[in-house]
Amino acid sequence: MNEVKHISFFEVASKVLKALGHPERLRIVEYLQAGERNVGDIQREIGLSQPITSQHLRYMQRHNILTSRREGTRLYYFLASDLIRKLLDCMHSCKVSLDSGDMQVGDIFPEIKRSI
Amino acid sequence: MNEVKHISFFEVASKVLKALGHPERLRIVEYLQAGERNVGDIQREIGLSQPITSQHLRYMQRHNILTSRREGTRLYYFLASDLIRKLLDCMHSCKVSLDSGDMQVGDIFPEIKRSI
DNA sequence: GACATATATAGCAAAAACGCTATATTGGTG
DNA sequence: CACCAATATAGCGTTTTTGCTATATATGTC
Repeated sequence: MNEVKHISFFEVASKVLKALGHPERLRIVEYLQAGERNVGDIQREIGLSQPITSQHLRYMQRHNILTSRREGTRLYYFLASDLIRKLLDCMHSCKVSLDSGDMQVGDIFPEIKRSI
Repeated sequence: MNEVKHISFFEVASKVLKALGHPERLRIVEYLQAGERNVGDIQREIGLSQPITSQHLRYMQRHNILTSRREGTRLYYFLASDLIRKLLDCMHSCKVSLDSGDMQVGDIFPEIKRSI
């Protein structure tokens, strides 16, 4: 017994990337960078319906992006690992580069002329 | 006319993350960090069939992860943007943390006991 | 043009992701 | 226990992804 799962870094990392590869989920984890938030907070902040919000959160928990902690009737979700935090830092520094004009959106999506 | 597409950073970033969210594709882009390579090189290095290799490469080109350059009968693919390079650097530093033992795979995937 | 090599595409079936509505569960309070 | 607020799940139709086999296209050489 005592089965040991063998999984490469690429497997782990690609699962994480895939789970983050959704605009609303990315918004959610960015929001959670500031600290844990309960479902209602997240729902209001991101502007999604209750079921969709819950589904994204569950999905991310299943994919090891988030963990949760119950407090009475509320569920608080928070970032689950340092890999996630590192990735978000990286995304953030890219965002800053974009905003400051050091990098153009066209560098990433050539067909797009302008963006927010 | 002169339509201007409006797209947020989250949209751009999540598309990139999603496109990178596949183990073989992640292997491919990591391989391409060293510089451009043609389809045959990539196929042999990663160990995929020719059609699958081509499909992944096309997919990533469509999603602005890669660009290509033809040289005779060969097609050379290479990383398309600084965002990709930054992300890969980030992944790499996480990989190093994992390898050096500073970070445990269990920090990312709690149910996994051990990994390569 | 015939042929070889390198790469791309078509077509298909299985699986997964997505968004939605309706309904269920869980915990707290009286 | 009844009831409310917070959150999760079921079920469903649509779309996207994935991997595969077979076939097509493009380029170079003779």
